[in-house]
Amino acid sequence: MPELPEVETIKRELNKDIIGKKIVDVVIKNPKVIKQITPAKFSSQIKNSSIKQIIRKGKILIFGLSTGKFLVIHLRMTGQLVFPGNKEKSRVSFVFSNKKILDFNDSRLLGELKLMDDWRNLKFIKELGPEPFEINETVFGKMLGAKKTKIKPLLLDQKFIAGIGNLYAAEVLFRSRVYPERPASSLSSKEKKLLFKEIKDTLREAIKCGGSSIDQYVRLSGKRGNYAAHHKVYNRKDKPCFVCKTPVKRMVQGGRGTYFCPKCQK
DNA sequence: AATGGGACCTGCGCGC
DNA sequence: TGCGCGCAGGTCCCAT
Repeated sequence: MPELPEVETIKRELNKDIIGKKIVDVVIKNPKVIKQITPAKFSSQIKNSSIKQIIRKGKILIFGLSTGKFLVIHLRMTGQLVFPGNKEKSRVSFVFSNKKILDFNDSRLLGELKLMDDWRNLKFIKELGPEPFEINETVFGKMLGAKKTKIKPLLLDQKFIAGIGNLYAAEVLFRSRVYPERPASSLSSKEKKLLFKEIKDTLREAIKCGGSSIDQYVRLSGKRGNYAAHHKVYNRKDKPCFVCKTPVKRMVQGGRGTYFCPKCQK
């Protein structure tokens, strides 16, 4: 579900709502989502700590706790953080001293909660590529130039660049007019430059809208994000391209659906 | 090195 | 109404 804009939205809302708050209880309704530590230890080591800071790395959220430990949250496909929660769909509930509850919901149970001494030790995080906002177009161009792989799966590769997922990869390629099967190294310098710009613009616009709510994703408040109204191709199979009216197509690349305009994207 | 397929999971919408 | 299938904002692992 959530890509950089969605996780960033949640991070900003958490920053407003739960910094300094004390967790007095951790209720685990489905232990499957707790990784690398027993559920009992997970609860007991979080209980009675307060939240000092919220960090985002790519699509991962990290809560810095007053004990010095870190709660690492990967929402994967259907993870939600909702505050205050409603318990119903909750897999794990964090109960605060004022009785309000932060719920981790996750219908597909693919999400992960970890408690770590240092989040920097996580293999996935160590291997994470740079975020689009951390590099410039020259660096991005050089990164692409070295890769013969298809551009769309490459954008999904978190080791290559962090934060882009299936939805935004399709959107940025449409906006750059680049066909998703093109080898990365085949992009002209003009195309690389445009792609880099569209990645940053798209992510920024999506953050401004509070992310894209297609199915499961909601903001911390439970409200939907509004960016789906701006999607150009994602989830628009057979609908007319906003530029040329040609029906948007869907194909499969690396097992993932890819939406594109067969006329606009070369 | 680059692909493809399957696995992890649940739940929705669709066509029959 | 009921059932089976395809599909899902992610990532890992294995085979070719």
